[in-house]
Amino acid sequence: MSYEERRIEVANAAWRVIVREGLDRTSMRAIAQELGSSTGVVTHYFRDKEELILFALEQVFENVLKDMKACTKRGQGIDRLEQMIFMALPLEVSDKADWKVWVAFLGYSIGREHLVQEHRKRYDFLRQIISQELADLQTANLIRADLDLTLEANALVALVDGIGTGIIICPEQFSAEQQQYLVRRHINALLASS
Amino acid sequence: MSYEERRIEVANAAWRVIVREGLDRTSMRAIAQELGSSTGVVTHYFRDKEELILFALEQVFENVLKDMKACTKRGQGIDRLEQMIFMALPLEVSDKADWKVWVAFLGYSIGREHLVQEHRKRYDFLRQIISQELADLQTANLIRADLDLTLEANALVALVDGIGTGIIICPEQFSAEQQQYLVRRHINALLASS
DNA sequence: ATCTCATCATAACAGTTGTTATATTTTCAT
DNA sequence: ATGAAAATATAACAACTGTTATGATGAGAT
Repeated sequence: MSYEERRIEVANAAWRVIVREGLDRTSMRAIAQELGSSTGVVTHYFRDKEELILFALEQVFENVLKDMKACTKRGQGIDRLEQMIFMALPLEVSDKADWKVWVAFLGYSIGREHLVQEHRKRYDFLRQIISQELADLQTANLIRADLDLTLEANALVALVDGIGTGIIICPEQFSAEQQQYLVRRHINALLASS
Repeated sequence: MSYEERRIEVANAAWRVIVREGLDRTSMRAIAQELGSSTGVVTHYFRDKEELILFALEQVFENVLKDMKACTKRGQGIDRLEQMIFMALPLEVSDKADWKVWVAFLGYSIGREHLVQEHRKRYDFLRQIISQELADLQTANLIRADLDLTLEANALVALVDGIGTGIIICPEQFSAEQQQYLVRRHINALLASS
């Protein structure tokens, strides 16, 4: 197994502990135990705890990013935007664990400005992708020409965020169908009236 | 100063530390220092840390609840619903501190099921209030009759949640006007077409 | 076979944590 | 003023934290 693969294994162990125990109870020793080895392994692959946590978060983020970008290849038009948003939602049970990591990190960032900036980088990235998608739809006359695309991208991210965080607290409140319905309705409001 | 007032003073000190340092760095000693006294005071008024944290969260929650209920007295119709939602949004800078506590607690709850339930209680409460408001609007024929009110209440809570958490990471992304615009647009989609 | 270095294990360090017990002070009715 | 009770302070406890240093083990190349 390569160095990078082993690094990911350690991060995956950290990911599992975060989901199960929460971020502030994810100690080096707990990660090592989850990994089935000693803390020496953890410290060998990561300079410190923060580097490890950020790496684990990056894994989560890149997973959804990969799915979203895959949509760019496949579909087209409004449907493509919809599919992209769906990829970020906790439609399946397995997605909820990723959302737990996301939310845990969000809360953990309060009072740590540099972690807020880390989080912000990823928000900006998502916004940019969605904004680009909206721009394409606008030039194709599929959505209204008078839309403030920055605002609309923000709104879509907020919608996803609201659903994602809400579902952690009340897992049964949003079925996959309801999540998709809300996204569709939101997007429908943007359509060109032609 | 009464016992209950002093309790609130301690909780307020805790609130300030949470906003400034984050929840997991809010130690008993840090709270005592913020209060300008010893840890003996903190432990005297609260059985343990969790009771203190939950009490501080309850203060935050009751503040917005009070504002929302005040709307029930004043306005009427669609405008009243709008105003209620506005009360929960971080429209002013001072509101953002409360949102930090809310989000910090949300993240802190990951991996602590009983804290998730605590959070859930408050979500359910909000949903119920909004749901009741929607029901009134429905019987008054102001919003569409075919709406699933539970779903719509969930959607509104998610909208508020998405804006609130997003604004912590990117404080300049949503101006007060933009927040209100998004809420108005969301609610407009519910209006009866009469 | 031996040397090298990546990998892993163990142990110790200094700090911090929540909690508890025990003083000390203040308040206040009698 | 005096005693009881509330409020506050201090100190100690054991457990846990991230980090670091130091050994041990392993595999692969020469």
